[in-house]
Amino acid sequence: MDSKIFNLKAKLEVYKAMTNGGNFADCPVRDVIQGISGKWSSLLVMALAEKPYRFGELRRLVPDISQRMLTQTLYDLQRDGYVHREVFPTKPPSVEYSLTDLGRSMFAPLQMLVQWAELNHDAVRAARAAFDAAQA
Amino acid sequence: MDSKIFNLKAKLEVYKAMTNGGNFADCPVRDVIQGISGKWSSLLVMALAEKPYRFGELRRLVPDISQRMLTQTLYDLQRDGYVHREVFPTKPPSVEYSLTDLGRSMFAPLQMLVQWAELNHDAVRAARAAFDAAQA
DNA sequence: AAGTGGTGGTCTCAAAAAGAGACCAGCACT
DNA sequence: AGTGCTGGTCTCTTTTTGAGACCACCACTT
Repeated sequence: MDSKIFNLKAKLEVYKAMTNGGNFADCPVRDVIQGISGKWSSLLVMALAEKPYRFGELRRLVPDISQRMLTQTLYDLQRDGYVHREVFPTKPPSVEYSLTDLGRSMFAPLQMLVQWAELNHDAVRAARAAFDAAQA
Repeated sequence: MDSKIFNLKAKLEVYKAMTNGGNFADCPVRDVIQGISGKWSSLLVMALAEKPYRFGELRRLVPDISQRMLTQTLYDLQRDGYVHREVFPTKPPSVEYSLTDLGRSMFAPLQMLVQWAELNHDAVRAARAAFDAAQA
């Protein structure tokens, strides 16, 4: 493990950036992270990274999202510049959502996290089970 | 841009993993991601990546977290195996929180996201401002 | 002609999560 | 005897989320 190098790098670059010089409360990094750390945000970004989807397609793709949260999460993602919304004058009008360049560039590091999750979900589940067993 | 290669890779590895074969609802990756996508989780992990902290130190470090949410978020992070909690028999007893190996390994990809946020928060804020201006 | 279904939403109301702040025991120091 | 620090829990209020009804419009079926 190169944890020494890792920690040094973390301290010098990341910590300094996120603390905003000792101020955790109004930190721009926090502002950005919170925009994508919602319950559905990352999931929708991951879906749209594959290809553009229409509203109803997304709803069917993610069966346990409420229509209300789908609307709102897409709205928020659009507002932050990750998602582009385009209405086609078909009948009935269809609405297509796609990732912007900013969204695609954000998906790159997000993908790292997803890959980590893919590799380590067994460890997480094991930790969870062990913890629950110890509590009982 | 190598967006073609990027998308292919995304489709083959990430999308397949997260869809769990077409099923977005019970996907282990989602389970893991949701555990770290809470409002305070990533922030606390980032803080603890720098060095271990005691409860009160974390509270002062993140002034706008309520004591209740600090307790609960640390509990959840401990349950998922990211954080180690150790009580020292001082008077009064002090409690130290630190990242486990799993927590440190998760911080690596999280750091990528933080670095992206650091580089792109201007773009996000600009998009937000433009969107709000267009709505008005 | 009257139903049926698909489009992308909004509106209302209930449930869950988060925030605010009081309270607690134990010990050190004054 | 009072004050402060430790790491919390408990209760109450506010915010966020979820569940589901409802909407207009049009195509297609019956």
